Amino acid sequence: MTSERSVPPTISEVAEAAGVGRSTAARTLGGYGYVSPELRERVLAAAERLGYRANALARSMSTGVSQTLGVIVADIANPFFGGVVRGISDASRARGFDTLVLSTHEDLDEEIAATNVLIDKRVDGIIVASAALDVASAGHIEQARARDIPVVLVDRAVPGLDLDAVVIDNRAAAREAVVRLLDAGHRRIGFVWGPPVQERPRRRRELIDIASKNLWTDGERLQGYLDALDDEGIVFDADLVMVGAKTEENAQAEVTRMLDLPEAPTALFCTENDAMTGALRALRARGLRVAADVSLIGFDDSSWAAVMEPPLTMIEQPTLALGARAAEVLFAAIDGEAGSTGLHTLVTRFVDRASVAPPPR
Amino acid sequence: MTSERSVPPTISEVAEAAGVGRSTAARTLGGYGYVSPELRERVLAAAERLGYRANALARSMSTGVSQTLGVIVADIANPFFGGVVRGISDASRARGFDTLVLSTHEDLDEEIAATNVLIDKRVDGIIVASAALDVASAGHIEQARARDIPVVLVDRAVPGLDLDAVVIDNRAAAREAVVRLLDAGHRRIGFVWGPPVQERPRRRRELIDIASKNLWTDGERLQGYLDALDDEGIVFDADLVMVGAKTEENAQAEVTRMLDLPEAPTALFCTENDAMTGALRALRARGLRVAADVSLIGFDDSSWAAVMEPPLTMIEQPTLALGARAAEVLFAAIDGEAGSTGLHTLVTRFVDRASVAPPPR
DNA sequence: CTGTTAGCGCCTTCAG
DNA sequence: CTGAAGGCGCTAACAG
Repeated sequence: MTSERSVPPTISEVAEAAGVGRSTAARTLGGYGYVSPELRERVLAAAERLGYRANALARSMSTGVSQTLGVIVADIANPFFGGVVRGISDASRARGFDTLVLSTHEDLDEEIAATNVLIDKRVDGIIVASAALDVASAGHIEQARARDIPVVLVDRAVPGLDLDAVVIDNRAAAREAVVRLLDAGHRRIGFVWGPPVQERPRRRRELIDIASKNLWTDGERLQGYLDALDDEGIVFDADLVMVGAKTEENAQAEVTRMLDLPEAPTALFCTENDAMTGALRALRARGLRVAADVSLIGFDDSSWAAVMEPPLTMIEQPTLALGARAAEVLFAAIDGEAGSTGLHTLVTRFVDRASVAPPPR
Repeated sequence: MTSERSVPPTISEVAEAAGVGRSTAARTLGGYGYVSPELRERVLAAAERLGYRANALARSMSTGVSQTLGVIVADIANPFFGGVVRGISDASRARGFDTLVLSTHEDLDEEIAATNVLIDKRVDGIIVASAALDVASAGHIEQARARDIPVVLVDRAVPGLDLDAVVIDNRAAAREAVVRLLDAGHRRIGFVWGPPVQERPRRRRELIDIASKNLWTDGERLQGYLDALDDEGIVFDADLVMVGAKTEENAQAEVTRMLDLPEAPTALFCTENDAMTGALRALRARGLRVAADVSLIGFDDSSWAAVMEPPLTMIEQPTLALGARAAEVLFAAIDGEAGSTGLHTLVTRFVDRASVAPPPR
C-alpha cells in the first residue's frame, strides 16, 4: 500500500502514525539502536502503510556518507570504458553503493569540472581514468584527496602521483605482440595509433620523449614496441609510426602511407580498435590480404575479431576485472585499510588466432 | 589557494571570515538575491581563500532539487546502451545535471531496486530502458511517478503505460530489412535472436502471442519480419526462427540447425550484434560464404561491419540521439511543460553494403 | 540591501 | 529502552 500523496512521508510522520517518538521510529527504520519488539512492530507497520522510504540525501547529510562512488572516464560509449564501468558498478552494488558516472571526452578541463561535481556531491570515493599526464596536471586529484576523498586510478597511471592505480601491463603486452611478429620473421613492423604526435619524430630519443609526455597507455605501448625491436637489434624507423589524430580515418591514411613506402611494412601492430579497423580499410583499398600479405595484431579483443576472415590475433584486456578491482581497492581505502599505494597490474590475454603469418616472398 | 584542512569550510565560516552575515554569504555564493558589490567582493575573496565549495547535498536538502538524473539500463557494457548513456550524459551536463547510472542485468527485480535507489536519492527524473513487459510489471515506474518524479522510457516502450518513450521504429526497420532480402529473391529467410522462446511455436498465431509477451524490441522486430513475409504472401516457417537463450553460442547453434534443414535458409536477418557474430561463426563452420551462399542483414552497425569481407549491410541505430532526446523529453517534463506523452520515434539508417545478393543457383 | 530566524529529514547525544 | 533536543550545511521568508 502506498499513499497517493506526492510528498513522501517523513520519519516524523511515521513516528506519529505509530504513536512513538521520532527517534524510536528512526532507530527501527534506520536499523540501529535498541527498540522493543512491540514498538518496532508498530513502527514497521506504520511505515509500510504510509509507504515510507528514507531520504538518502538527509541521511547522507547527517552521517557524512553518501554511499556513492564517483567514476570519471573519457567516454562511456567506448566499449572498453563500458566494461570498466560495469565492473565498478557491479562491485559497488554488492556493497550497497551506487555510481555517479561522468564522461569527459578526454578533456582535462572537463575532468577537473567532473571532479568538482563529485566533491560537491560528497561521493565517498572516486575512480578515474585520468587524462592527466603528470603530477603538475593532476591538481584536481590532489584536491579531492585533500578533502579526504579516496581516489584510485584505473586504466591509466599518472607518473609521479602516489596513488593506487589498477592497470594492465601495456608495455609488456605490446612487447609480446611485437615479439610474435618478429618471431614470424617480420622486420618492418608498423605501429598504428597514438601518441598523437604532429611532426614525425626523427630520432628514437625524440619519440621516447614524446611518449613520456602523452597518455600513459599510449606511451607504454609504444615503449613495448621499441623494447621488442631492441631485442632483435632492429633500428627504429620513424616512417613506420603513425602520426596525427587518433581517429579511424587517420589510421587508414597513415597505414596507406606506410603501405606506399619503398620498403613497406609487412606487419602492423594496432594498439586500439579504431586503429585496427582503419588498418583493415587501408589494406582492402590496396587489395592486400590479412596474414598472407600483411600480418596484424590488435589491442582490445571483441567478438567481431573472431569472425573476421582470417580471424584476428588480439590482446584481450580484462575490462570488467579492471573495474571490479578498482572498486575493491577503493573500498579498502574507504574502510581506512592502509594498504600500500601503487600499481595493481592485471594480466592481459594474448588471443592467438590467424592474422599472423610469415612475411610474403 | 586551498586550505589544508580535510573538513571542507562551510558557508558560515566564509561569512565569518568575510565579516558578513550567513545569508549575505549564501546569497553571493548561491548566486541569488541582492548583494552590494563591496560585500560581494569580500565574500568571494574569503571563499577563494578558504577553498569554499558548496555542499550539493545540503543544497538539495533545502531546495528539494538534486540536479541529478537517474538512468537505468540493462547493461552499461553493451555498446548500444553505452551510446545511449553518453547521449543522456552529454545532454544533461549541458543543463548542469549529472547522471546516476545503474545496470540491471536485464533483471526486473534489480530494476525495481534500482528505481528505489533513485527515488531515495531524490533524483529529479529517471530515464529507463525497462525490462518490464506490461503495465502489470511496471509498478515501480508508477511508484516513481506517484512521487512526482518524471520518468521517460528509452529504447523500449511498455505497452499500455502512458509514458513518454524515445524509441526507434523497430517494426518498420525490421520489415525494411526483410523486404530487401525478399527483393533480392530470397524466400527462405531465417530470423536470428529473440524473443527467447523455449519451445518452437507451431502456428504463426502462437508466435505473435509470444512476441507480444516478451521484450518490446524483440517483439516488434519479429512483427516486422512477419509483416514483410505477409507482403509477399510467404507462409511463416517455424523452423526458420531461432529459439532458446539469447547468446552468441545459441545463435550459432540455431543458425547451424537452420543451415542443416532440407530446405535451408538462403538469407538471415540478425536482430542483434551477437546474433550476427553467431551467424557468421555458423557460416564459417559450414564453409559457406556471406552473400554468395547466404545473404545477411543485421541490427546495430559498427565499424567492424564495414571492414568485414564482404562488408555487412546493417541497420544503424542512433544511440547518442536516443539518449539525448530522452534527456530533452525528461527535462521538458521536469520543467513542467505538459507535452503530450507518447512515442518519440527516431529514424534508423539502412546502411547498404555488400552482404546481400540473390540466392545461389 | 542585510542579517535574523526557521526549517529540509535524518542521526545522535543525552537525560529520563 | 524511549523521547526530547540539537546539529549537518544550505535556502528561504522575514523584518530591519
